[in-house]
Amino acid sequence: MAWTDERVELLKKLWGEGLSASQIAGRLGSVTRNAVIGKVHRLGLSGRATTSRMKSHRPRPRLAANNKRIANNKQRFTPATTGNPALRALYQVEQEVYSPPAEEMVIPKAERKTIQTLTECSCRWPIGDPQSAEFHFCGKNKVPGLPYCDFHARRAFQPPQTRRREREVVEPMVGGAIENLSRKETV
DNA sequence: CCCTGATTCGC
DNA sequence: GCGAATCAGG
Repeated sequence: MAWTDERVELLKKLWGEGLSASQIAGRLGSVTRNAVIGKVHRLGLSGRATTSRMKSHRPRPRLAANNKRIANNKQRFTPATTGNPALRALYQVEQEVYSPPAEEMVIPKAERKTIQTLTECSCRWPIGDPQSAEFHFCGKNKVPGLPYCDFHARRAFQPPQTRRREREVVEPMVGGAIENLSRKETV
């Protein structure tokens, strides 16, 4: 809601009477106390005579706060990598450039597993933004010995997309189960 | 923890 | 200009 003349007048009046920003926000409605405080400052009303025992002025947060927010946004909005970096380190023999995933598999809502509903045999392939309520795991049956279902195991452990000839170089990874996987065609 | 106002800065 | 997020304090 906009700051109409009436609302501004009421704000001035109440502020002059010594009501707190949140109290004023409550009376005005449709605004937060932050909005009230911001408006008060823009109107140049800050520093009331009453209740003027404010302590020393804070230095200046400025950069720290901003950087923090930027970091948060980055974490929140940059596409999460698929696959588990920690596992990658475990299973890979040689460092490989992490290739961007194809499409995310769509798991029917009913089949989705949250961290709470994961069972021993559930594929732990993460799907979606961990920050989101929609975040879930694949939940299909795991390949024995692996944390993923067949499909996602191939996805997770596939060799670099950069084709290495036609040779069938089978690099032992971890555990016998993986050898079977890597021998098959990559996804 | 509740509250207070003050400040910064993306929108 | 607006106000959420954040800060600093009571």
